[in-house]
Amino acid sequence: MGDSAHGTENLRVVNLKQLSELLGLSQTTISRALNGYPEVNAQTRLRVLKAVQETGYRPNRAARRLATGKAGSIGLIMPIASEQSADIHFAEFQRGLADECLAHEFHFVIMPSQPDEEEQAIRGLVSSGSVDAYYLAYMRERDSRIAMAKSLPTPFIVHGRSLGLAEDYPYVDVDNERAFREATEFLLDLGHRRFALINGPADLDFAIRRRMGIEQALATRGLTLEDHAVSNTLMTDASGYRQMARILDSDVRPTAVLCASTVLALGAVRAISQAGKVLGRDISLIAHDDDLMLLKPENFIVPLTTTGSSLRDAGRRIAERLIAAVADPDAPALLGELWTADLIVRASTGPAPT
Amino acid sequence: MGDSAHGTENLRVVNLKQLSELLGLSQTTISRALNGYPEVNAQTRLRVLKAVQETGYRPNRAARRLATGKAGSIGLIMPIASEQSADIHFAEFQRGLADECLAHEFHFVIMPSQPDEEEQAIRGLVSSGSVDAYYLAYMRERDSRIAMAKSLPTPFIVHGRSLGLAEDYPYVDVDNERAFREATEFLLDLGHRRFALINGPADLDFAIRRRMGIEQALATRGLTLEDHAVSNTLMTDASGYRQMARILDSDVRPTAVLCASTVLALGAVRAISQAGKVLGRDISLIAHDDDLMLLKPENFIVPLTTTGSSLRDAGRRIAERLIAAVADPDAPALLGELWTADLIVRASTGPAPT
DNA sequence: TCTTTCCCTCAAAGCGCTTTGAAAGCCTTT
DNA sequence: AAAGGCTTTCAAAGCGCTTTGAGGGAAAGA
Repeated sequence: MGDSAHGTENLRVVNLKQLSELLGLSQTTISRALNGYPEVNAQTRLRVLKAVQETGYRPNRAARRLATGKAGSIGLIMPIASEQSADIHFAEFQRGLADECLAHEFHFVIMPSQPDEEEQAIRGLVSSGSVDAYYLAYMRERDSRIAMAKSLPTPFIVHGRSLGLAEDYPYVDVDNERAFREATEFLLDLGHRRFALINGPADLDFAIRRRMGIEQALATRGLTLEDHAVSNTLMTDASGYRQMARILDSDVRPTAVLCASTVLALGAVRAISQAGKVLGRDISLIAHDDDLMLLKPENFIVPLTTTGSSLRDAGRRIAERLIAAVADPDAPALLGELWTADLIVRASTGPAPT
Repeated sequence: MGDSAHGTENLRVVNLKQLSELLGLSQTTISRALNGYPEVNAQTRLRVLKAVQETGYRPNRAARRLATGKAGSIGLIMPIASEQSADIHFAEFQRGLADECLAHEFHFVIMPSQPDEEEQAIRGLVSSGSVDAYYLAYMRERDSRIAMAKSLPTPFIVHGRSLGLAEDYPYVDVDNERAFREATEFLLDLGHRRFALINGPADLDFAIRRRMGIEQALATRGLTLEDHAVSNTLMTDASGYRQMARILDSDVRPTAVLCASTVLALGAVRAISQAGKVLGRDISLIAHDDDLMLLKPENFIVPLTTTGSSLRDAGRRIAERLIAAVADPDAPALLGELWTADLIVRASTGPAPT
């Protein structure tokens, strides 16, 4: 098939022993040379580095893990409810994780899991020593995973929080409550009085907090958010459409709708225009924007007013903290980190129709 | 803090030695009991299983890897061009991978990499023994990664193919050429004569083949696809919008547009309606649909005619083949697998306007 | 010249598992 | 009662690396 264009034409994957024989050096010296220990002659180190280049030698990760206790990887559980599909939010987060991992020569290990087997999956990942640290996401109320994680010796960070539990665990979260409270206040100031919420799955912490935020803002004006004005669904275009259609169909039609994701908003907006209504005039909408490159709120036909916070940045930050915790296990554990989402006003919000 | 609700309250992660001391059995026997060897007394095996339950013991994966040579994981490179973001297509594929991995107790290891360092990244993953097998994607023309992969002893599968190379490597691909040829023929039969293509990145194999498919169909009617009628961009909503706007603006406006993804179509459709044109009447559009749950072609205001093929199924199939190759390295290596995309006619296509 | 010091290199142990080859125990069979 | 055949268990080696503690050689000091 022709020779490779590359210098390295080695079928065999070399190991340290072979390399040491090749160089006439002990395995110790080579290991030291590669790991930057000072007690190696500069000449020798150069020889070693050259040989590594030529042979394509890479330390076996499993062996290194066994010897050092460090795997150079962080773990995550990929939630796999059979009805739900690839989640762009998960992907965007992963992208941030990847950015940071790349910079530190970490990789990440993904363990798919059914929602009801997540604890098992974490245990598996951790006690099998596959990862040095891991992150927990898709938190529910009083989530039992947190207690479990704390009982395990491996560092972890929660993405999000868990209502009903003391916040004595490391986390990175967006202040969803505040974001939706402020968004609601903004709409109240525009004169809106009838609200609806197209929310994520009902059991997830972020969904609960978003609802709470709205309710708090409404309460200050003596208003309430009725159950039938709230829907909990998967974050897909189709769900957004369906829920908005339902809202538009209701007896006392809400004039202001909050939406847990731009993906949901996509369908919601479609329903609105199909009903012949004008977004920002007949009905106002604010969506939470996770800064998905795929779908920018400013590119909607009527640019969307949003509460914005970058999921990718969150991924990056979580990887950063995780990797730091692995590098220095004795470092003082910093705990919660609450990010503020920005309310960005665009054209999808306007005065309440009279 | 309260006691855990769970039976397992072990901070320490136990290992085989501790377990053997606990049970008064040798490590050998326990290992055999757990790995299903026949020469273990049924009673003894029960005792072992019970102890494993209670202690939460999991074999250390690194140690097992070292002893057996199998890591129980498959690897993938996550492309990280700084300008590009989380790719929903990558996520959807991953989801299929996950389904299959879960069934076989595999996990997958993701190594993020800049596009120009992918070969390095693969080498790293493979020669460090982090994975038992891996998959290659985002193939380019005459992609050098294939030769490299073949020179390495680790099983791999290519998702897609690489033009200009003999197809003597294992792959799973959709027949993009045929899909777009047939889609074009369908449009030709509707009377369309001026075509445009909103394509993926120009260097990717699938993008090249899709263009070829169109050109083939056009050639049979003595037509050609001009360079300026083709655009190559990232697969985002915003790109789709921009490109369609450009198309609508051109002197001799095309009446039929093919689109490499429903994500691109999303923006494209917006541009069309914003221009006051009616999809399926003033302009016809066919998009390739990777079966993203996020975005269903049948849910567009004007349901989209598509060429469809499930990315998730591809992921599942690739994991299946990879895992099989790991389980039995001597099995006859089956090579290419070419899937056919289905043309599904909906409302976004109609007779060419006269 | 002999000792001390420093620099460089090495042999060996150990990380936690699987697996080979041997041995112990218990029945059958002769 | 001894020999042979099962079944069940075990000790030890080895996977490829890092790391400890020690040793050899050269330069410096006595």
